[in-house]
Order: sequence, then structure tokens, then C-alpha cells
Amino acid sequence: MATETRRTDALSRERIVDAAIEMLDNAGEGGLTFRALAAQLRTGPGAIYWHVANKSELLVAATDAVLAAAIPSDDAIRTVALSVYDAIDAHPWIGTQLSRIPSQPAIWRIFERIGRQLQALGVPVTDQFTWASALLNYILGVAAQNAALARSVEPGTDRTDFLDTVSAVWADLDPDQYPFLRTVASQLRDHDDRAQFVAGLDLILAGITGA
Amino acid sequence: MATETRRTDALSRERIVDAAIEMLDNAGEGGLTFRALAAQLRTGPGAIYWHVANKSELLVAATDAVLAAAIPSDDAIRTVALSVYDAIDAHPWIGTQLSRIPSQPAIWRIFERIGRQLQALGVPVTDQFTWASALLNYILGVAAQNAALARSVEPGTDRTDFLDTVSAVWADLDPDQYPFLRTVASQLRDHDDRAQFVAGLDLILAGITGA
DNA sequence: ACCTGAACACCGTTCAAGT
DNA sequence: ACCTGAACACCGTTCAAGT
Repeated sequence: MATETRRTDALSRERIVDAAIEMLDNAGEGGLTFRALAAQLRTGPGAIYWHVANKSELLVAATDAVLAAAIPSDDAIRTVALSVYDAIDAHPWIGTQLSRIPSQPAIWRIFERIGRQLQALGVPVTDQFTWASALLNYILGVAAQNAALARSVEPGTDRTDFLDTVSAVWADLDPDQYPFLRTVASQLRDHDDRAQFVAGLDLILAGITGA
Repeated sequence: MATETRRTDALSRERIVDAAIEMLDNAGEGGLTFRALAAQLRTGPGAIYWHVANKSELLVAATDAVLAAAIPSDDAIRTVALSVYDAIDAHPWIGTQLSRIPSQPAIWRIFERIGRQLQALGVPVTDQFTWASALLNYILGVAAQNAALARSVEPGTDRTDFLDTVSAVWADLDPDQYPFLRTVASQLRDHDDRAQFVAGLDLILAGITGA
């Protein structure tokens, strides 16, 4: 059995996915190109296709890798939820990915932890599946939504400037048509996305424990 | 003042957006092409750029048009929520769009209605903004997530077949690692996405009225 | 003012040819 | 078995030229 000397820069599915994640983080979704990826890995674009079927599969693999690494061993719903939130916040491109291909192994693991916690909370068996789904959907949906907002702000502009602008527009809307938006316009400027995420989560948890 | 005879097939932003929506509905996101759109409108691809800045703006306009048409005059949160859900269900491509560009006029209108309803429910002023955000995020996030699942199933395969497959995978998972998924595997097959959406919504509303 | 359509600068993906 | 990179079939977008 000959021991094989592996060159450290040998191509592998893992190295490809890692490089893809790095490119997505640095340059966003538009920055991930098979030509650029191949250049980074010092090979031709065709070589990648030996390890990965196509770009879609590569994006799924990248999303799964990031999420899998983010899920904590702790089962507490708030901990799991915030881990997922922070992971999507750090890798905003995952947001788009989630609304493209669901039911990935990493998502199953999140669902498993939420479900177990509901069991521990004494939730009736008939409600466990539905309520765990509500929590999972909330976590993924809201995190993705927030990532979208973060991405939509042009790299140059400050987040505060952007919120100021929208806030000003709200404050100027027709009072007959948009009384509520006018009322909360000032709150938009200073709101904390993460705290708001937790507040909504707590609302669902309150609904669960109150039942 | 000469009355001008307008040809019915004159190009306009509205006609372009309508044609784009039709192509997105028929062929999905990949089916919307400036060349195909131009052919449909019996013109060249360059003509579209006179009325629309680029593809991104066109997608935003299409999303906004569909959502604006879907929002009912009724203010009830459940009615608004289900209208949005059904609109995204009918035009799944909106799901991806929502997690790309937020804060569109149509979304403001939804937010406005939710907020007004919370005021009518007697929610404290300090909680109105946060809780309206939680509801909006839930509605958009979950609807987008469900649309993704609907789209991910290949046109040929039946939804039931797909859920059967995932259900079988869950039932076969390691009992030590995935006790919960194994328990609910059978429920996955027969669950109703829309009912589940409402159940989660009611959980949030219960949390709000219980506070 | 508005439309035309060829042309530019890219893509993802394939595949014969290499090692 | 794995890699190479030219080539194919597309894209979004631009722009000189027309009306």
C-alpha cells in the first residue's frame, strides 16, 4: 500500500466550495464566476465541473457548509435562531439562496433542534410539527429579509443615511393614506434589526407557551 | 391642440412590465430575457432601455405591480396576509425578488395596513413598530420560503411525490441524531402549507393579544 | 422623442485532447 | 481518474444610426 504524496493544492470539492464562499463573501453573488473561481484555484473553468455538477449545486453546497458550521450544539431556540441570524448577516448571499433551494441537510438540523426544544417545553404532539415549522420559517425568512436590506444599501452609502432617507419619505407621505407610516417614521431610523428579530421570535414563543 | 392618434402597440413602461410579468409567470426567472421580451413586443432589445433603466429595475417594477394589485382594501391582518401569500404563490418568482430589494412602495402599503390594525387592536404605541415589523417579516419571509419549495420541485414531478421522498429520508435518519424529524416524518407528507402559514400567523397574533 | 439592431464584453457549460 | 482551455451558445447592455 503505497503512501501517496498529495499536493496541498490538489483540487477537491471541499477546496472549491471554500474558495466559492470566500468569493461570495468578498464580491457578492455577481462576483462568483467559474472563470474567476478557476483562476483563484490556478486551473481552468472545466476542471471545476469534474467535482461539481454546475453552479446551482455549488451554491447549495456553499450555503449548506456555512449553515452547518453556524449551528451551535446548544438546543435553546433563541440560541439557534441567533446563530442562524448572525450567519446570514455575515454571509448575506445566503439569503437569496434560501429562497431558492429549501430542504437542505443543514436546514433539517435546525428544524430538529427547534422541534426537540418544543418537546421539552411540553408542546402537544399535534402542534409540534406546525409550530416548529412556523419558527423555522420565521427564522429563515426574517434573516433572509434583513440580509436583503443590508445588501441593497450600496457599498458606499452608510446604513444610517439610507434609513434617514426612507424615514424622511415616510414622514412626507399623505396623512390620509399613510397615517401609520408617518407615526413610526422616526422609529425606523434608530431601530435595531437584530433586536427586532428577537422581539418577533419572542412573540411566537409567547403564543406557544400561552396556549 | 392636435388630438394624437396613439397606436395601441406603442411601447410604454406599463406594457413592458406587463409583458415581463407574463414571461416570468410562464417561464420563470430564467425565461425573462431582453431579447425574448423585445421579440414579444415586436421590437429590438435596445428599445426597452428607453423606458427601463436595466433588468433589475424591471424586476422591481414587476414585483411592485403584482403586489400592489394583490393588496385588498380590507385592513384585517389575516386578509392582508393571505392576499400576499396567494399572490406570491401564484407568481413564485416574487419570492426571490423580495429577498433582493426590500422597501418598495407596495411593501409600505402592506406595512401601513398591518400597523393600522395593530392600533385598532389597542397595541401600545411603543410596540406598534416592532410588532408590525415582525408580522410583515413573517408574511413576506414565509410566503417567499413556500414559493421556493414550490419552484424547487421540478415541473414534471408531483408535489406529493417530492414530499414522499423527503418524508422517507427523514424516517430513515439516525434515531440518536434526529429523533424529532423521525417523529414528524409522516406529518410532512400531508401538511398544508397555507394552513401552516396561518397557524404561524395566529401564533404571533396570540402573542400580541396576550401581552 | 423614440426606436433599431449590430456589436461588445461578458457568462455557464461542454468536450476533445492531454497527463 | 483528473485536468486543460478553446469553443459554443447564450446573456445584459451600449450606441451609432435611423425616423
